[in-house]
Order: sequence, then structure tokens, then C-alpha cells
Amino acid sequence: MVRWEPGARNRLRAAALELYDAQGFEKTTAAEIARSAGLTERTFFRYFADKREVLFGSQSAFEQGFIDSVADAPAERAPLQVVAFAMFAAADFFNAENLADSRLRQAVINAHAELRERELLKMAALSTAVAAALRERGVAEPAATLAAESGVTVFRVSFVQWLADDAGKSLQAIEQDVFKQLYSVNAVVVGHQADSISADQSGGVAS
Amino acid sequence: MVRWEPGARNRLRAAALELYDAQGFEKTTAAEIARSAGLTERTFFRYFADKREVLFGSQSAFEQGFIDSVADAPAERAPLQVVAFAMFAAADFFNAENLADSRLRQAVINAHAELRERELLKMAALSTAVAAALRERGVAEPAATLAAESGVTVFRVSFVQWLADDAGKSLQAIEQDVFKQLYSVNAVVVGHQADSISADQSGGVAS
Amino acid sequence: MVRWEPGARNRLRAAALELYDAQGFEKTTAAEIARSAGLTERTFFRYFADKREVLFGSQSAFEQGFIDSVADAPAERAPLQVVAFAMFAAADFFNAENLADSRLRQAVINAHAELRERELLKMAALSTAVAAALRERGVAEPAATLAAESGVTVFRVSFVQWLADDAGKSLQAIEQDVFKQLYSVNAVVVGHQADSISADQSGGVAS
Amino acid sequence: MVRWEPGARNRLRAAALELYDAQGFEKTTAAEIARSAGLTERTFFRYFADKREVLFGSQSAFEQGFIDSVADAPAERAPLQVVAFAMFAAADFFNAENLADSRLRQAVINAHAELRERELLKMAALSTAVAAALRERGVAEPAATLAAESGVTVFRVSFVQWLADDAGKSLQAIEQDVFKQLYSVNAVVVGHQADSISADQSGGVAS
DNA sequence: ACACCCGGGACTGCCCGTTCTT
DNA sequence: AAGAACGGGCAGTCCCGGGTGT
Repeated sequence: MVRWEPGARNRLRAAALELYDAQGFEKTTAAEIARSAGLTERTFFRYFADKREVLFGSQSAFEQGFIDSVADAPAERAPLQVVAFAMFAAADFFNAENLADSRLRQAVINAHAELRERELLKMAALSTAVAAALRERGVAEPAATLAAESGVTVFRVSFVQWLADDAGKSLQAIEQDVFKQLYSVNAVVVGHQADSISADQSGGVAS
Repeated sequence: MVRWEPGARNRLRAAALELYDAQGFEKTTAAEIARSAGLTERTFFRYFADKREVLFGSQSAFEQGFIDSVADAPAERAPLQVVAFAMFAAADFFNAENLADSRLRQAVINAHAELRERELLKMAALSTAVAAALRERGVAEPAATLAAESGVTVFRVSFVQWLADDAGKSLQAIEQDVFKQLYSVNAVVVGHQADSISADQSGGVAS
Repeated sequence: MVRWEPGARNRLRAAALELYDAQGFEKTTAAEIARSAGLTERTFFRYFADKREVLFGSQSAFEQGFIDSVADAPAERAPLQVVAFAMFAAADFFNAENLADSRLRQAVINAHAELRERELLKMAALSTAVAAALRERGVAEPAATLAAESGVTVFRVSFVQWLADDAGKSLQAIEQDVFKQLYSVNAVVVGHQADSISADQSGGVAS
Repeated sequence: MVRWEPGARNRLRAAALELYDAQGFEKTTAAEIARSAGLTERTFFRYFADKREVLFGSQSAFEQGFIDSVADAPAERAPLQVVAFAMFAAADFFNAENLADSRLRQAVINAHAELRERELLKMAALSTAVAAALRERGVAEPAATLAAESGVTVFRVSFVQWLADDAGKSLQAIEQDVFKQLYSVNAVVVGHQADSISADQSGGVAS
């Protein structure tokens, strides 16, 4: 007898996802979801803080894994490498088995600005937590925040590719590719970038 | 053609900011804002799509400047330098005159998750637009998105510092510093980062 | 023990009828009705789909009785007689006890086109249901619809007379009279009506 | 020389019909109709009292013809025959040329209860006017009302058939058929109907 | 005759508190 | 302890109308 996850919660989540997909997020009322799960609207809101949260509550394991892995990363790594390590470690929360579910969920989110907002908030919370974990490791600001944000950006870009990819490439493999791309983007001007930038500025933005 | 900013809009914005600051965002009703501006709730929603938008509608000039500057950047620049150029160019939308306003506005936003959500959405829209502008310049994906996201991240970190800074340092100057930091974060492993990362992974994430 | 006074629905209905009568339907706001019943506007709309429906929700027992009696009518009756039977059977929903209420309600309805619209819709729904019940008995179209509409028309005319009548005549008795009148109206030309009509037409509408 | 495009009313009507048909009546806003006609919402309401009226304003010629024909009917006719005469006379407002338009319009009306309400009100007004015209001819109540309602019912039933008919039968011809059916419905019990009805009642509704 | 600005009210949906029942 | 029943409060959208300018 599992007390932790009552059936009601999952029934609500499944009903919500299906209805959001079928008729759109805004056209689906909380009462409708509840009815479709055999419950009342009031009960829906006892399980989920709001109509959006029903799509976001289940990612906490991934997020926790990401954050914990920052602490568990080998010492002596540069901040960005620590984030990469954690990101790779957490990648197997998304695998071939839940690819279809992830695609459906993401399609629903992408279709509605309200849901995008919530997703961005979750991502921002993740990157804030990662930055905090980096500071715990002794990384100073703003390096911690920059590394954390960069890592989360790589994850997002990779995730989109993973969903779109039909060749069955793993999320981890994609992350590695994207990470290399990030280095390329930054490496172009390596060595003199800071100077060239300020030089640029003095000439280019004569305010 | 838009003739002139109607006074009603500005009165509503000012009233909203003041009330959000004084009693909190959620405790302030739209009717209250409107009344305080000498108008009705109905008029409030004619000007602003929702209660949050009243804090975000006025940034479009900055955003447009940012995006346009991407197109106007000198040729032969690396993507990240283009973004930096645009960011620097747009920085003077925030100056000593509106510092106090910006601080107040940001304090209100930071205090409420709902407003943070909207801000994140605006930032995401900005970075999407910047990425598109980069692609117009011939930058391929995912480099365009990575550069755009990195640039917007730098802007955000810089903006926070600018608001916190009491020494009167300009936003542009701060942006230059943060940009250097971003290069540092990425440069640590320059030359062998990609290999070291994949090597890391094969040994480090054998879950 | 009880947090709210019971009978919210009835209180709302009573308050609405009184206010509609006193100040007119349009000049009465839903918020006003609710306030007058010790409730909020939101609750008013939870009980009644719209501001008009508050005057029409309670007739369903009568309508159901009307329809059911069509099915219960003795076999071997002509369609119009079946409808008459059902109409007579349902007549005792309106008696001396609720005459005053019915008069007040009807006065309010008659005074406002919006309410007349709704009443007509209810009557149309009734006659549609009666026609369907007739078809269940084997009556073909368009006879079923014509009989149902005729019956409902008789009911309406009778109802008006019943409300206006000060002699205390029962609705059923009036219905019988009106029904006879309907036969008279139709019987005048019995035997040659169809021919005379078409003949009429060829000569009469040639212009 | 003309400052505005002429025919605003007709443009609005056409735009409304198209939008009501394409996306439904309720999902179409007045602002949308106006925009689609190159006008403002305010102008829409200057032409049409409400959103429904845009579908009903053009029938007045038919209604006037119907009513006038009651007065013009040959003397010495029974009330129901007078109504029939008028109905036949007015029938040529609906012909093969406007059949398609009528079908579209009716499909839109049938799809929305709000529009059905308004149509019923127009029909009720018509039958009231016809009854008044009959009284002018010396017909007493309730015969006038019964005859008028019966006639309008026949028209409605006929109109539905006309719209559904693919054989190109004229409205007038259909009206004649339906009128015969009405006589059949009433004639079944001719001669003893009144007595049998009251007898019925005394025995049949005693419960 | 049309534009724009604004008010006012109907109505719906989200989200919440409390009470009663199982 | 879960859930139903009942009601409140506010956001937000739409219909409709008045007023003013051009």
C-alpha cells in the first residue's frame, strides 16, 4: 500500500496532459480536468498549486540530481566543467522510454506562453540552485552564476535537439556536442577578447 | 499612427508601481490601481493585457535597440562579439536618471514570483530575437542561440550589479567586466576542453 | 452550526423577482440581487447561468409533467387530442395558490423584451420535446410538430387568460375553452379547405 | 470626395455572417467584425442594436408584406384562410436566388441558442402583428391569436422544409402542403372533438 | 459618418477558506 | 485524512453606450 503517491494525483496529471493536448491549455478548465479524473475542482487545487503546476511537479528528481552532482563533482575542476559533469550525470533522467512523454509535454508547453513562463521560472530556479552549489564549492561571483546559466542554457538547447532527434541519439551525447559548440562560440576571440571588446566599444558605441 | 503617449497609460503605470511597492503585487487589485489613477478597471485592461504587463510594457525601446544593434554591428565579428556590441549599444537606455526607477521596479519584480515569471518570458523573447538576428547575419545554430543566451545572461548579471552598485558605475562599464568574466569562465579549459569533458564523462558518470 | 443560511437559490430567486419588479430588469444588477440575498455576485452566477434564468429555472417540473403525459396518454387518440390530454394533466401545476406569484412573474417578463426572448425559447424547447414525444408514439412529421405547436399555443393563450381572469376559473377549464376555439378556427372550412386554398392562391397572389 | 467607403452596413453584415459561420457566434467579437469590415467596434453598434440584430434587420420587408396582405385579403374569408392568403403572398420574398443565403443564415442561427431566441422573438412579433391585423378585420379573440399563431407555425415548418428541399420546390407550394397537414391534424376529430375532449379529461386526469 | 477615449455591467475562470461527511 | 459541498474574491473578456472631435 503506497501512501506517498495517491492515485488521485496521477489521474489528475494524466487527465490534464491529455486535455491540454487535445483542446489547448486555456480552453481546458480545472473543473473539467477534475471531472475527467472523477474528482472535484477543489481537490485538483489541493494537489496542484495552480493549473500550470500539474505539468511541472514531477521534474524535481532531475533537478535534485543535477544540483547534487555539482557537489559530487571531482575537485579541481573549473566551474563550467563542474556544471557539465552534473549535467551529464543528470541526463539519464531522460531516456528512450520517456521520450514520447517528454515530447508531448513539451509540445503542450511550447504552445502556450503561460506554460513557457512557468518553465522558464523552473529553469531559473535550477540555475540559481546550481550557482549556489558552485559557491559552496568556493567559486566566486559572478563566475558561479555565469557558469550555472551557461550550463542550463546548454541543457535547454540540448533538450530541444534531443526531442527533435529521430536518430535515437542520447541526451548525454547531444549535451557533449552542444558543450563543444559553446566553447567554440567563446573561443573565437580567446586570448585578446577582453581588450578587443573594450576597444570595440570605445569606437563603436560613442554615446 | 500613434500620436502621443496618452496620459492615462502613464498614470496607470505610476499608480501600479507605487501600489505594488507599498502593499505588494498580489494585495493590489486592478480596480485599486485604476481608481488611484482616476480611471476604471475597464480602462486599465484596455491599456494592459494583464496586471503584470503594466511593469513590462515600456521596455520595448530597449529591446528593439538591442536587436537592431545586432544587425548594425560591424561585419567580421564573432557572434559573441556582435552580441556584446549590441548589448553595449543598448546600455544607455539605463542611466543615472532612471536608476532610482529601475531599482524600485526591480525590487517589486524580485519580490513576486509571478512578476519574475513575466520578466523571464520577456528576457527569453529578447534572446530569441537576438538569436534570429544573428542567424540573419549568417551565424549557424546552435551557435546563434548559445551566443544570444550568453549575451542576455551577461546583461542580466550586469544589470543586477548596476542596480546594486552605489559608486555610480555605468551599466556599460559593468557589462564589460562581466563579459571578461564570462571569457574567463570559458577560457580556463581552452584548448583541450572538449576532449577533457568527454573523457570526464566516460569515467565520471558511469551510473 | 451552519456557516451559511440555507436556501441560497431560493433567496436569490425571491430577491431577483422583487428587484426586477420594483426597478425593472435592466436597472437591476446581478451584484445587487446577490447583495440583497446576502451573497456575492459570483454565487449568483453559480446558481443561475445568466440574469434571466433566475426567472425560468423552476418550471422544469411542469414541463416534464407535460412531456411525460404525452407518453402516458391513452392509445388510439389523434395527435392533437394527445397533446390536449397532456396539457390538461399538467395544468394543475398552476393553481389558486401560486396565481399571485405567477402574475407577478409574468408581469415582469412581459415588461422586458429580453425576458420574453427567454420565455419563448423555453416554450420552443417544450414544443420540440412534445413533438419528439409524439413521434415516439408513431406520429409522423409534420403532423407531430404541428400538433405540438398548436398545443403549446393553446396553453399560452389559456395561461394569459388564466392570469387575467378574476373569476377564479381553473387553468384546465380555460384550456378546454380555448381548445374548442382552436377547433372552431380550423373547422370553418372543413371539407373543402385544401382545394379552396389552392384555388384562392392561383387567383389571389398573381400580382 | 467620399471620405469613407460607402455601404458600411452591408459590409458589417457580410463580415458578421461570414465570421459567425466560420468560428461560431459566441467566439466572434464585435470588434473582430468591425475590424474585418474596416471599421471600429463603436460603429458596429451604431448600425446594429446588438450583436444578434445584424442577422435579423433585413427581414422587415417580408414581415410587412405578410401583415399588409392580411388587410388586403378578400373579404368573407375565415381567419385561418386570411392568414394562409397572406402567407402565400409573402412567400416570394424567399426564392431560388436567395436560397443559399437563407440556408447559411439559418444554419448559423440554429447553431446558437442566443440567435434562436432572437428569431423566436421576431416570429412572436410577427404573429402578434398578424393577430392585430385580423382583429382589424373584425376577428374576435382568441380566434385571432390562434389563427395568427397557427399561420406562423405553418410558415416556420414550411420554411424549414424549403431550406432542406433539394428538388427546388417553391416555398409557396410547400406552404400549401403543410397547410393541408394542419387541417388534417385538426380534422380527425371534427364534429365531436370538443365533447370528446372534455369527456376525456373528466376520466383521464382524475389522479 | 466615422474616429477615439472611457464607463459600466454581465459573465467566466482560477484559486482559496471553511465545514461536513466518509 | 480525503474529498465533497458551499461560498468568496479577483482577474480578465466582452457587450454596449455616452461623449467628443473632425
